This record gives sequence, structure tokens and C-alpha cells, in this order.
Amino acid sequence: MGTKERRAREKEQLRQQILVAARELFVNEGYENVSMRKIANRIEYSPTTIYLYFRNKADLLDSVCQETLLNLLNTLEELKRDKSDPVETLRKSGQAYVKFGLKYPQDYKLTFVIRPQFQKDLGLEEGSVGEKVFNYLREMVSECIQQKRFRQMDVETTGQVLWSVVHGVTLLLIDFPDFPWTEKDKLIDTVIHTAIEGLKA
Amino acid sequence: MGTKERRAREKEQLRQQILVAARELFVNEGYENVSMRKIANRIEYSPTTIYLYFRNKADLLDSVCQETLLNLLNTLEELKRDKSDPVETLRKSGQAYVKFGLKYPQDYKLTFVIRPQFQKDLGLEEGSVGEKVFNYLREMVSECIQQKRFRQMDVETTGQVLWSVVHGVTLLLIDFPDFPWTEKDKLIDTVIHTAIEGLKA
DNA sequence: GATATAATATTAACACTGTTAAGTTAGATT
DNA sequence: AATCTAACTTAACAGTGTTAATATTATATC
Repeated sequence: MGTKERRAREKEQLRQQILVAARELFVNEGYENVSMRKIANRIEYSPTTIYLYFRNKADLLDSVCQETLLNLLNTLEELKRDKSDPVETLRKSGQAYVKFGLKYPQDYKLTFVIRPQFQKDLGLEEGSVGEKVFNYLREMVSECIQQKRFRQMDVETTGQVLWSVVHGVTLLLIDFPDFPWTEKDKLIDTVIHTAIEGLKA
Repeated sequence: MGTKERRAREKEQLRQQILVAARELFVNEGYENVSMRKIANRIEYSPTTIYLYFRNKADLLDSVCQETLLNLLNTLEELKRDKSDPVETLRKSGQAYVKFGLKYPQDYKLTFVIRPQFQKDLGLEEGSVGEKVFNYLREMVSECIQQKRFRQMDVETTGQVLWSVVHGVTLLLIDFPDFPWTEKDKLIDTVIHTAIEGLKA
């Protein structure tokens, strides 16, 4: 009598199929250049089927971005184990963040630029993955301040400063690939180093 | 025999009309939600007339952005007069940059996010307004380094760090208006202050 | 002043887009 | 075997950027 469960599983499978196809197309061709019909073709369903699984194109994008945020979170959580030097951990986290953005530039833009354009009202929803990512940052920063390695400043502001910095360099490197940048890694290092020095006690 | 000149002037006038209408619509409704037909309606011409003045929609956007960059440049140039304290001038320039972005958020996004998406290959074209803006930054930074107020580092990297920082905070504030930010001005001040402190000798 | 010649503007069309409402089909339940 | 329901599709709407062909207008020449 597990037919209902099987159906539910199948439904979930198709949902995943749609997500996979959507991500692949969004990433390779850009959100604007991907139509619902294109996604439908790839999974060999009619376009309207997608609407049984997602409210609309923006909702589909949102789901794709949730996955991206989860990936980012996992990447960062790896670094949290090492509790020896909080400042060093923060530096590594910053680097991991930017590297993640540059490794999946389209995913990054979808999540942090395109999505806010279509999905209004995204603060940090209770329990959302986005909140978890920022909580990670809060923890790291909090440790640095408590250990007096950073100057006494509220955790929120300090965290927001760091986010600004890594977000900025990530987006510039993605959006202006033809700009005469200093060697990429050097720039990233310097940006993060500068910010951390500026926050020190 | 000035008929040719008059014609040229009239042509330029219509071009400007199109630009004004396009900017207004782009800014108020977003690039994606503005159609060529909508722009055409506003200026009371047929849609295809626009194509006699601009290659396509992306080209039209590019022209709008050129104007935005010119405005930004003028805003910054104001601050260059005061040569007393280069670090202070740089700080003020950073603030002016972010304030500009927040005053015209849609223009800022059009110029620094949307445009690169549609217009590939934009490094810093010789003689372009974008180049002039970055040259401004170079000058300011160069002064700080020469006067040994900043630690010895190449001008390019230092400039790029600063751009990253102001770009980051500007975009985050625009894109995530519902995020629980610290008080805006405080955040902007802190971001810029942190970066400058981090660059000091 | 009529006519040829440019310059400028428009109409019609193509191949798309996101999305909705109505209709169909296949599988499980009775 | 009949019914019900979840899953999916077809057809349609109102819109998109852009092109080619056509029409209109204003200027220059005769």
C-alpha cells in the first residue's frame, strides 16, 4: 500500500529534475535567456507542468538559489572546525566566500543579484538558509571581538562590513572580467587583509 | 545654408528625448519591464524609430549609463579641489560614491550590474567616462601613497580594493532593503573607515 | 513651381516570452 | 466496471525585441 509514498517520491523526483534543468540552463545561458519552454523541453514535459511544481519563474529561481546558499553554507561550515585562531578562520572564510562566488559566478549572481530583483521582501527569513549563512558570519565575528582581536564594535555592524567587502570584490571580478585587475588572488587577499586589519583592535 | 546643421540639431534632440524617456522608464520600472514600445509611446513615435538612433535596447541602456557615469564623475570632481588632506578627501569620495548609488539606486544598478550583463567586453575603454572615474580614484589613492599616509602598495591594487568596498556596501543596501542593517549612515561610515584604516601605513 | 533625391518614420511580420483556463489521460479506489 | 482524482497537455492571450519593406516628409536640383 506504499503507492502514495511512491507517487510522492516520483513527484519529488520530477521537482528535482526541474530544478537541475533550470539551474543548468540559468547558469549557462542566463536567467533572462532561459524560457519556461526551454526548461520544459529539456525535461521532456510540457511547459505548464512546471507550474504544478513552482508558482512561477521567479519562484523556480528562488528554489535554485536556496540550493546555492546551502552549498555555500556547507563550504563555510567546513572551516568552522578549526578553533585555534578566529581571525585566521575569518580570513579563510572570506576567501572561501569569494572563491565560491568565482567558481560558480552565475549561481552567485542569481542568488545575490538577480533574485533580489524579482523576489522582493527578502530580509533574513526565520530559519532560512540565508539566515544561517549570516549566522555563521556572526559567530566568527563574535569570537574575534570577544577575544579582543577586533576592536570593540557591535557584531552586526562588523559582520555587515565584512559581507560588503567580500560581496563587492566578488561581483566586480564577475561583472567586469575585462577590467585590468591586479592578479586576481592578490586582489582578493589584499581586500580581505585590508578589511581585517581595519577591524583589528 | 545652415539647414544641415539644423537637421543635425533636430536629430540630436530626438536622440536626447529618447534617452530621457528611456532613463525615466528604466529607473521607475526596471530595465526588464520596459519595452521599446513603451519608450516609443512616451515620446509619441513608432517603436522602430528608436532603432534609427540606437542599435538595440542594450545600446540604449549603454547610452543611459554613460550619462550616469558622467554625473558620478562630476559629483566626485567637486571634491578634488580640496588638497589639504588626501586621506580625508578619499574618505569623502567614498561616501559620495555610496551616497550617489543610494540616491539613484536604479541608475547605479543599471550602470554597474545590468549593463555588464548585456554589454560584454567592457574593460576601461580608452577615453571612456568609466576610465575617467577610475582615473579619479587613481589620483586620490596615489596622493595618499606618495605622502606616505598609506602603506607602500601599488596604486592599482589599492584603488581596486577601495572600489570593491564601496561597490559592495552600495549594492547590498540597494538589493536587500529588508535586511536588518545597522543604521545606514553608520554602516557606510564604518565600511569606509575600516578600509582606510586597513590601508594606512 | 514641379520633380528627383535623400532622410526619416511607419506598418506588418516573425519567432519568441510568461502565464492562465480548459481539457485530457492514466491510475487507484470503490 | 464505474468513478474519482492527480498529473499532465493543448490552446490561447497579451506581450516582447527586432527586421524588412513600405510610406511619408523635407530638402536640393532643374
